[in-house]
Amino acid sequence: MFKELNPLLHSELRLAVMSILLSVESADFVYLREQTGATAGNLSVQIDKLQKAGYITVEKGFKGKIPRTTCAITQVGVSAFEEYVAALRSYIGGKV
Amino acid sequence: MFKELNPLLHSELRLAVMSILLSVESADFVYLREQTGATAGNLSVQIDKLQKAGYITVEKGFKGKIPRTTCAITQVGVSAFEEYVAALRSYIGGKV
DNA sequence: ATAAAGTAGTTTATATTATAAACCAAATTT
DNA sequence: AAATTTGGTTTATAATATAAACTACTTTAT
Repeated sequence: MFKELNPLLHSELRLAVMSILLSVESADFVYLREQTGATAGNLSVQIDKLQKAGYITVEKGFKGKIPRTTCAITQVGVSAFEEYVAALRSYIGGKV
Repeated sequence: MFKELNPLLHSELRLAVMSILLSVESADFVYLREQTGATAGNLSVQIDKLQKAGYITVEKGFKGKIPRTTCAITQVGVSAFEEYVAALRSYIGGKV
């Protein structure tokens, strides 16, 4: 009756990060923090989880002298997101 | 950019309960447990939270000699669900 | 009649998750 | 050179989810 909701994606902040990354090719830490309104600490933790799951890639480099972390979604991440949306449909499909 | 996801509804089991109650007028505890596959303990806790939020009504009575708990969604619950779905759209676009 | 098993739940303890506060290192400003 | 800002990470705590253990009663089997 109900499909399982991937717990890694069923999180407001991680879902927001994935949503952004789906539409922008790549985004850096500061951009993600600004767009989501999350604290840096929380964002850091959630990015780490998404990376460990293979849903995003995380590159750490420098923009001049300033550190810069750049994230991008992977194909695995895109698929997981699509499956999550399909699962959501079993809860809210047809309604509203 | 992203709407806030009502944390009371952003829970797999509570969302499943609300989804069922949206479509059935009323449902008893056992039916909800069977349809969701949840343990009785977990379901008991989540029903309590939904009731305290005013999203569902919970009536305790007897069917013959056997206790029976019947749940139904309230108008407040319907509205909250609709808002939750609208908020979800800000994360997943027109995909649902 | 009584023991065993089943039904319908609640309470409680524990594992997991989310979040923010505190922190670190380097760069910039005053 | 002290204070502030930037870009984060680590850690402590609060919140949440979940299952195990329990209560109370009913039904079934002996």
